[in-house]
Order: sequence, then C-alpha cells, then structure tokens
Amino acid sequence: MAFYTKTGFSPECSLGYLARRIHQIGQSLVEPIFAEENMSSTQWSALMSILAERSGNCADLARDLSHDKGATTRLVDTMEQRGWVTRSRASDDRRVLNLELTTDGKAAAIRCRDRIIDDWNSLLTGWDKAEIETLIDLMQKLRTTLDDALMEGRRA
Amino acid sequence: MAFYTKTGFSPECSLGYLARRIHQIGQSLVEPIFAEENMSSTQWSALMSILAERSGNCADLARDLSHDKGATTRLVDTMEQRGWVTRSRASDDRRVLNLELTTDGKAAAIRCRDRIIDDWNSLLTGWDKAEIETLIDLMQKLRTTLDDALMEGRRA
DNA sequence: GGTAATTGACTGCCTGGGCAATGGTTGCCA
DNA sequence: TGGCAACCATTGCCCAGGCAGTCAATTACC
Repeated sequence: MAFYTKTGFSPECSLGYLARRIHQIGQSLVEPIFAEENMSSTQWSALMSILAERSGNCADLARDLSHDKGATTRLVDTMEQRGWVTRSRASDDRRVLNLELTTDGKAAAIRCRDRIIDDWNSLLTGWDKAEIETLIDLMQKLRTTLDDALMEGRRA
Repeated sequence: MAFYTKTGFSPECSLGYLARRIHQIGQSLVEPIFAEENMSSTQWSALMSILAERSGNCADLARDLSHDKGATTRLVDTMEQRGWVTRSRASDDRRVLNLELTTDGKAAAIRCRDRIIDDWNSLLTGWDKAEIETLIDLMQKLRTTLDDALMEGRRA
C-alpha cells in the first residue's frame, strides 16, 4: 500500500525533489534565450498567458500563473514600461484593467516560445516519442492528484 | 523527430511547466508540516542533506542544494540559532567549518521526513505501484538528460 | 620556495515574491 | 435604497535568494 518507506527514503526517488530539480535545471537551460530578449521567465509566462487568452487582466493573470497579486501589478508595470503590454480601463467594469499585447510584446513572446520549443526538441533527441508521451501523461496525472488534494485541504 | 510543434504548444504538455506546477503544489501541501516545526522547506532540505551525509560543511551544502553560497551562510546562521546544527572549525583545513546536527536538529528533521512520507503515501493512494515507478524512472531520466545538457553548455 | 590561482566562509546590495492593508467598484439582498 | 460582502488593482513592508566582492587559508605551478 505505502510506496515510500522511512528507511529507504532518498531525494533521488522523491517526486517533489525530482520536480524541483527538473524545473530548476530546465529553467537555467532556457535562461539565455530570455536574457537575449532582456526578459525574465516570469515575464514570458505572463506574455504567453495573455497571448493564449488565458488571461485578460491583472487578476486573471495572477490566478493563471499562481502568482501573488501585488507582484503581478509590479510585473505588469515593467512589461508596460518595456512596451509589451497596454493597460486600459474596462468599460463594463471600472475596477478592471484590460491587458493587451502590443505588436512588440507578441513578437518577443513568440520569438522566445519558438526558441524554447527548439531547445526542448533538441534536448529530447534520443528519447522515444512514446516515452515522452508516457512521462507527460503521468506528470499530468500527478499534477491533477496534487491539485485535488490541495482543493480538498482548502475546503477542510 | 521534433516532439513539440510551434502551433500546438500548450503549457499543459510542457515538461518544464508541469515540473514547476508539481513542485509548487507539492510544496504547498507539505508546508503545514514545516510550519508546525517552525521550519522552512529549505531548512529541512539542508538538515536532510547533513543527516544523509551528503554534506558536512557550508560549501558542500550549497552545492548539494544548488543554493547560493551567501544564502547558505545565512541559512546555517539561523539553523545554528535554532539549535539544530553546530559549526566547528576543521582541524585539517582551517578554512572549513564542519556542520553537525544536534540531537534536536536530527529529531526535528526526522519528524518532518516521516510526516512528509506519510503525506506522499496518502496522496499516492489509488496509484499503481508500477505507474509510480515508471514516473520516477522517467523523471530521473529527464533529470539526467537536462543535467548532461547543462554540463555540455557550461563546457562550451 | 615563492607567487598565482583556487577555495571556503562571509558581507552588502539589489531584486522579486509573499503578505497584509487600502481605496475604489460592483453585485446582492434585506 | 442602503448596507455589506466580494472583488480589482495598488502599495508598503518583510524576507530569501542571486550576485559581486572581501579576507583568510590552501593548493598548484614554475
């Protein structure tokens, strides 16, 4: 029943640790791409979220990125200064500021996206397609499992 | 050959994104355990690294945790204040400060470890053992792939 | 054996995120 | 309709990590 045992525990077989390392190393591998565009990975995630229309204002964005609301305001500040996004008061709800990508913002986001895709494809050279698909499936399943547990815990 | 395509890209199938989310949610699920011990997850990782004898001084610790050296000094400072570790000058190399866990430190680390293991086991209820093993294998393989690429890039 | 490069620990500075509180706006409903 | 809760955006405050630079000790190399 129990998968992990107290005696045999090692970070190498801990899902949390592996996720952390993969994220950390993956991040540092694509970091040079962002650096060339003078962009941070957080800024890129935000641009992509707006581009994919997963968010259209500051609150959406914070939720979609699981990011602090205050930090999101400052994130949008700098993206606006860089000329990547514009803020405009929504006509139907005057609390909301609609976010839109500028031509520059869209172009920069897509340039980064394409280079990241190339990088990942080149990293995964030598992997079976089926293997990658299995990994993605299982990671998605794990993500769902954790999400459910989080929701459960918040309700309780 | 290429696994990801520019048109079909979505975070949901991005290994980097999935790793980030799993780490993030997993972290927040075990966070209450640390809170009860008045400990941070970084502090726990450090204690475990020393406990498992993967590190015996500040520089080791920084490397093992992939943590900034300056931050590690301050990390050890607070762990020393809490009475979890002791620093002692090494006799053979007087630059080095050997780190050792106190009884309290060891006990607190193990208490957290056991509760984290319990948590993960309960999260993974409903998963096949084989499925978990596959996931861990593939994540380890991915981690190795990324590590190699990082080394390669640093040499170039 | 003496000088240069490296290493370990530490410090100050800066940035960015988490958290809490605020002001303005909206929807609800008694 | 008036009051209240919820919600959006913003701000100030704090803390932790990344980065660069310092000092002392050690190692490598001519």
